[in-house]
Amino acid sequence: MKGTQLGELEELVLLTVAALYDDAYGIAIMNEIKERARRSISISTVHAVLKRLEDKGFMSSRYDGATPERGGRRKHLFRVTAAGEKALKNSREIRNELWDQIPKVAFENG
Amino acid sequence: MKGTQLGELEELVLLTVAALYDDAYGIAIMNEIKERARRSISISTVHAVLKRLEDKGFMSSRYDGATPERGGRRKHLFRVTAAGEKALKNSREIRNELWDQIPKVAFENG
DNA sequence: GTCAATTTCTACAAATACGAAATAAATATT
DNA sequence: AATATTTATTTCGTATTTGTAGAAATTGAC
Repeated sequence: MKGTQLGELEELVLLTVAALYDDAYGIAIMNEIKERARRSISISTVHAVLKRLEDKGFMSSRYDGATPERGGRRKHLFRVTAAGEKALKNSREIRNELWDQIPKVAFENG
Repeated sequence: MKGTQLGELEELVLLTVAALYDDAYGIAIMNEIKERARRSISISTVHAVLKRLEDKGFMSSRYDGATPERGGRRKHLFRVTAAGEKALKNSREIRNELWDQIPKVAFENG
């Protein structure tokens, strides 16, 4: 793989960051994935993926302490870059084209 | 990953098998991916993924020599099982739901 | 200093990737 | 019938990237 390729979980995380928009940080992302994708992943997994996505240029980030309820470290907030948006749209388009090409019969009883 | 989870390439291959329907075998799949996804993968990679998908129960296979143009070994033909169809549809649905949730502003300049 | 929220570190498992060599089955050529 | 040619799969060895979680460290509010 070239390094511009999105892995399955990377894509899910990137999409979730976009969906959470201005509150996209580790724990919120983990929870959103658990809820939306009915899938449990650990917080360290989320952070590892976040780091990789930023290294690849698909996300940018900043720290923001905004309104901590009661103690706690600053949040590391993420957002999707133009490159990330492009990668996301490309993946979607390719899959959509393939879906359109699938004949109904391809799916009648396995 | 649990083992029921589809990797990014696995999903692409599974989709391609469905799209090719009754002519889904190694080389045809490789070519289709090259054309549709503008992505070059080697034939050994394709066969490795095919094997993994079958082991996971997402595809079934048979051998068929049907109408070889000019000599050549039997093709190993694949098709998507009900479990494979389900996995494919599940991935699509989750992503679609996330896409629907993304606010337009999430994508204005990276 | 204590406590809670969050990130970072470390390590390992699974998936992706390729090139080359070995095999196999079918047809064509002699 | 024996041999060559064609098309395709299978096996093998190895390397890199992606996916995963547990434990440790950091930060900030009190």
